[in-house]
Amino acid sequence: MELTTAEENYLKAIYHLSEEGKKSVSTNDIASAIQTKPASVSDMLRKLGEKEVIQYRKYYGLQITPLGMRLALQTIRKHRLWEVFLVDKLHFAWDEVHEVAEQLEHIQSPLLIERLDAYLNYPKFDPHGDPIPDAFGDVRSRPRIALQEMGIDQSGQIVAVKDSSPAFLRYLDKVGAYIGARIKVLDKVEFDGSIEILVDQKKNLFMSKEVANNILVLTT
Amino acid sequence: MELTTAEENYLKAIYHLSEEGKKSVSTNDIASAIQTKPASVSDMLRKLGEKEVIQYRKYYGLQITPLGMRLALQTIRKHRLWEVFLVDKLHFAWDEVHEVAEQLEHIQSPLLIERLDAYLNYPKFDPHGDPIPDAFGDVRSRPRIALQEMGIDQSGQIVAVKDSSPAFLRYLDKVGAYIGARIKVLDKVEFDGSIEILVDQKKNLFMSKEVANNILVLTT
DNA sequence: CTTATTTTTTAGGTATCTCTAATTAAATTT
DNA sequence: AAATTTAATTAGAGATACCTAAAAAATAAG
Repeated sequence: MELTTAEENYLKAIYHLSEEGKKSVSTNDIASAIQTKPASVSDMLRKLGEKEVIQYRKYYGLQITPLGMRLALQTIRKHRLWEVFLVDKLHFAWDEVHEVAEQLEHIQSPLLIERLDAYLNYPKFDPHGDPIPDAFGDVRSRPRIALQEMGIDQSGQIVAVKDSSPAFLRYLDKVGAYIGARIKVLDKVEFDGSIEILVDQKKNLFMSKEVANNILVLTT
Repeated sequence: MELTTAEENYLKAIYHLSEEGKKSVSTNDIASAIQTKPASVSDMLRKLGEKEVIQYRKYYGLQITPLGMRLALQTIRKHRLWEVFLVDKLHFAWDEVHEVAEQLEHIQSPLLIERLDAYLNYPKFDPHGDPIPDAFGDVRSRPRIALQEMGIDQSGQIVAVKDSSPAFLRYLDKVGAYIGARIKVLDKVEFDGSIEILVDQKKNLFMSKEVANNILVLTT
């Protein structure tokens, strides 16, 4: 079973939406996630249904099948491995990798991915802290919460970001909130939800609730 | 000016055919080089003509324009850099790289190619000994002749192969004729054109004229 | 130098993936 | 519950890239 580049992109979007959003994924959601029109999505859903990577009943909803899940995770695996390559080996900044990885993920060659994985030393997380599925599609995700949800005096380690847009990532670079940083919540302002944290036991950082909501932490 | 993947493939084929074949490139030549039908080629030639990467007069012939040359060399540069990456870093055998490089060459990202080039230490030749054009499309090609054309007692160094098919490359691996090997012609049999050479001053090797014709040598 | 052959191009059709506009189904309001 | 709004789908059409079959041009043969 082989998917086209377009089909892979749709399936990946569906996977991501059903992971985050919980309840069923709507045609409109997919359209805006993938920057296309709902009419195109309907068309593609029918095709993905025929290929049995999703279960689809029109006007009703959809669900990824185990086959679809496997294929989506394969694409995500490739995407994240390439991101590691770009950052670790080619010294891309973490806000520059997405577009290129978006192209590289569609290269078809199981051998290439095996070799790349080995070459990168079997990384478990990508530069944004997202877990890399293994060759069988298994993901070891760490239990993590938004920084925003931590209480005062709680400690932890930044392990990932929710938003991977260049604007957000560059902001984090600027203020020094990198993945792996050990943090502690010093204060939370009730009025606006903003938060003050201590980074690596030496630097104080204030951030808005919008920012704190997009930083994921492994509490200790 | 941007080319689609298909357009890049046609242009690359045209470039290679006009380099080797000397005289004008025919529709049928392109069709068989690219594994497609002449009718499809005609179609594409019209489009490439409109995009001004070739000069095209129907029923008459075509010629690559300076623009087309630049774009073709860019694609070839990418292809060969990826081949170096696959062999040097991911330990692909030199007969396994072509298919994958054929996909990777179409990734669009000038930054990626710059970084890859630097990461590979600005290689000047690919694993088959073919020169890698620089960022401006300049190629430093070495004057080289087919092993078949050398005279008895002439010495040289294997620098490239004409045929890059896995079957041929695996044969070369088997007999130990690698790129960089220093060789000397010991004997040439007039009857069948076969040739006997000395490799690295220690190994005698017999080969048919078909093989000797596909090995390129820099004479010393 | 006219006929036959080969080469090349055009015409018409298929598949993929996209769009806009129109229609249909589902969800909300009143 | 009927009317309205929103969401989703179908209809029809465009772009790319391919195909087969038919026509046209160029080349080769008698």
